[in-house]
Amino acid sequence: MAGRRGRSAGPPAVTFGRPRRVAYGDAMETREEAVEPGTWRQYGPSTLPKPLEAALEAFAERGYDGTSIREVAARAGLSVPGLYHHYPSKQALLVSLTTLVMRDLLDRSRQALEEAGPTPSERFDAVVESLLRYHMFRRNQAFVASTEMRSMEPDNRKAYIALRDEQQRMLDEIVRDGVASGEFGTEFPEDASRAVTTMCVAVASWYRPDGPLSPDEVVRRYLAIARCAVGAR
Amino acid sequence: MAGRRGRSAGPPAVTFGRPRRVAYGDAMETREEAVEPGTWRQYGPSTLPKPLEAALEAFAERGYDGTSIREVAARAGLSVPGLYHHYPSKQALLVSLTTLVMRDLLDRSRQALEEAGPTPSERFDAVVESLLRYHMFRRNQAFVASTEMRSMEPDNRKAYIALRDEQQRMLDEIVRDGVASGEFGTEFPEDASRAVTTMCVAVASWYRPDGPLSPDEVVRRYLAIARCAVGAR
DNA sequence: GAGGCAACCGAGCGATCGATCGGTCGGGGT
DNA sequence: ACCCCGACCGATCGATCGCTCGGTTGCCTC
Repeated sequence: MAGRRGRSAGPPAVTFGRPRRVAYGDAMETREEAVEPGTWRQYGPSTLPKPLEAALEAFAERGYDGTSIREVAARAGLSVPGLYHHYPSKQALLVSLTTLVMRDLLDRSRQALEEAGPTPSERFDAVVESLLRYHMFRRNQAFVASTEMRSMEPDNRKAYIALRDEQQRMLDEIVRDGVASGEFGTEFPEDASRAVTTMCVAVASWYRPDGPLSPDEVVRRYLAIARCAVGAR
Repeated sequence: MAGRRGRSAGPPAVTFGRPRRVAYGDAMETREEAVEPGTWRQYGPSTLPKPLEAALEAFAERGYDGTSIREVAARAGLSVPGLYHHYPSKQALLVSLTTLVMRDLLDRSRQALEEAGPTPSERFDAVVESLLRYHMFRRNQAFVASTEMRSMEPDNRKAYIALRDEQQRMLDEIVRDGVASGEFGTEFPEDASRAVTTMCVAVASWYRPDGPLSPDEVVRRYLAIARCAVGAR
């Protein structure tokens, strides 16, 4: 496997919102617009560049290794070299996609926290609701990001795991505070916290927009279950 | 030891792409050992036929599509045609593996249920403990089975889902009974039941034998959390 | 001691994989 | 008028994919 590109350090391209650079870490540099206050609950149609949107759908259906670069190109309405013009490798598609996803999730969760009340109970509810909504409204994104970890090259996987752990620690801290303040009664804060995250992440693999439960209803029910899991009163 | 033997009475329950005798695959019809009472908690070294053991490790590391038939053959100490002598296709490896896994899990859960007391609480604890132990002691098996569903051809996937749903319904029924008897207080029995299953299944993706928590300790903690989730009193 | 068959393997099939080469084309800058 | 360059594409590269053909070997039966 060769697969190295690297010529042209020219000015950033604009068309697909993603410049082409030496390595695939480039997803880091261009950041989505900062989420404006009060928007963490709002999910319009996804704003992903077309090639990433195509990759997302394909990866969600057949997985990373089960998807050919030709299929991604076709779905994006491009030729194969046309696709490689924007992304230097197949791996870069995956990395750009998952990085964008995790940053969006983290931004929303942080915003939900900022707008929440001061008590651990309120903060817990905010983060759990944000997690739940993300995994329903961006379920393909969340699903691909969590299942294709093993298809990432070691460095990329490490970077992804760091972001994921940040999200986990956000909840860990709240649960710990809640136990300290007496609001949560669980005997095992760390395990309960992970169990709750797990529960929310799994929503992406069963929730269907045309299913019997509305997003609001799922939030209501899972929030109740999650509160029980940490021993909220 | 190993009971590799000649052809058996009939074709396996699952349809392969092409007619072919299945030698190793006969492990599929009536696996013996889980039949004896009191053994559902016991996990010796896995008794998988060597090619399936090889496929399991490879699939767990790189996924189904990320694994070549050559790699499975090499891990099994066979040539590629040697592997095809026992299994007619790559898909057959996956199907044999997942079928064996789900039957083992279901057998153990049923046995745990048989030996449990009559109350929903006792039955709940038994099934959850069985689920937890399986996902720790057979974590690769459980992980591959749940992850590689999408790599199964439609009919095979349907058969797998049927087995998985049977396991889910086992718990659903217990939770429903517990709510009816007043032992469980959850407002959303079905959702809580799925959340608990989800939690247990996810154990396979973070538990490590050399980690800080022993299997018994994980059972203790997660059982407590699971009871909370269904509102046990 | 001939025949049957399970258990294997070396070599290679056609197809497809990720990635690349050498272009074309059109709008902007000078 | 000239050239640059971003945006694209047809054709094709070597590697690898799942799978098969045509064997050989050694045990078992009759």
